[in-house]
Amino acid sequence: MSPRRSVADTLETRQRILDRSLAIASAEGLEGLTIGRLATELGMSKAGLLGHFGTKEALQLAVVDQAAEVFLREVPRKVKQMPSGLPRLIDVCEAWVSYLEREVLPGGCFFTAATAEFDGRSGRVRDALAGMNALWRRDLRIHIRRAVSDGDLKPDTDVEQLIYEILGVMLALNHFLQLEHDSAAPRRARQALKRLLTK
Amino acid sequence: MSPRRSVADTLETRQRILDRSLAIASAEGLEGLTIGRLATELGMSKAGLLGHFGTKEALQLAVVDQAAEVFLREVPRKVKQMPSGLPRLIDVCEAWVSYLEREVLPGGCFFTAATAEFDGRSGRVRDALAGMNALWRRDLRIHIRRAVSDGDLKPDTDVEQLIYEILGVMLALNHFLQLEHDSAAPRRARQALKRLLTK
DNA sequence: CCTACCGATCGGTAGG
DNA sequence: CCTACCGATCGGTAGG
Repeated sequence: MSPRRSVADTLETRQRILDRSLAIASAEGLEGLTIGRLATELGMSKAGLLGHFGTKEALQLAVVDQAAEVFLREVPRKVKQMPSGLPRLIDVCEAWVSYLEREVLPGGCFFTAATAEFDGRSGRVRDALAGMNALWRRDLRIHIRRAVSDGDLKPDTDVEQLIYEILGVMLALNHFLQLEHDSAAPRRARQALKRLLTK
Repeated sequence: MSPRRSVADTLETRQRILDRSLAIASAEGLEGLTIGRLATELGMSKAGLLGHFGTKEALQLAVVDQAAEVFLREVPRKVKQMPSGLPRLIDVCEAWVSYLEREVLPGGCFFTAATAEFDGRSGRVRDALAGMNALWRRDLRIHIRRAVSDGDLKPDTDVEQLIYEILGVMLALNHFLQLEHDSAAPRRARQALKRLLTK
């Protein structure tokens, strides 16, 4: 008789599903990710695939986690782990621009696309996306506050305003890259950031 | 025998379809707009509805036009038609912020949502969205150039950079309003614009 | 503008 | 992990 799949095999299959799901979802949206299509592309049955997650919503939530994992690997964990503060913030923003510029995921930033897709809905997927956004802003907030107390940003810096403007630069970068394929956009992003992050 | 519907009635029905379509599409996306759902909400048959447009893609293109019509009515045509230049640019940006702040459409800016949804695809809907974006940037470009030649913006102003940054402010505004329901976002947008549009 | 219908695909389940 | 199936819905058409 054929042996059961090992736990390692099961996890590997699950990871294969997630990797492909993230690629599809970042290019065509979390709803464009359908069970049937995903199963066909992976060469497995819908039932076999769904067995790993249970429902489509559970799959979507797992994809959100996977997207966060990729972003964290490519941006904050990629920069030198120097103490929080302005140099770290500058490095993080540069890694962020580079992440979008290199098109690590087809279709650009998964979170930008998924947030725009789900922000008008309710439910666990929307809440998960909002939570990830909040966590990331928290990171930025910590760096900015440190930069201010270090004297590297003006003492009257409006922290939330700066977070708002940094996010605007990144949203515009994603927009110009994805819709216009504008190769000048990363330069524009870097210039805008330079002005924002200079005392 | 019952009389044929008049041309005026037909146009009125078409407009009813478009108004409802735009509301659905801006809240849930241009793909979330399905013929069956739209027909149910409007109390008509799918066939009767499709007769006005022919295909779903043609309906989507008509919705893009309708969204442009609403945006043009609410933003550039709403401000005093003073000569192009910095005062006009400031008025236009304020009308733009106000348009998003008042949530004229459920789900915020139709173009932001639709662009994020279609930027990874190909076809006529994507092209129409890209065209509308380009037309609007052209408007902004004209105002900025005039402001520079009027001496109201610095002579070394990087026009495309400024367009990039204004768009970033608006994308961030839509993001914070829709995902976070952050009532401070319009104030942040106005502050960012004030800095961008001061010599 | 309608009824009646088409094949395809959706998410999901039963049972193994 | 599979086959075989479910009801619902998709965009669209025939015919009136």
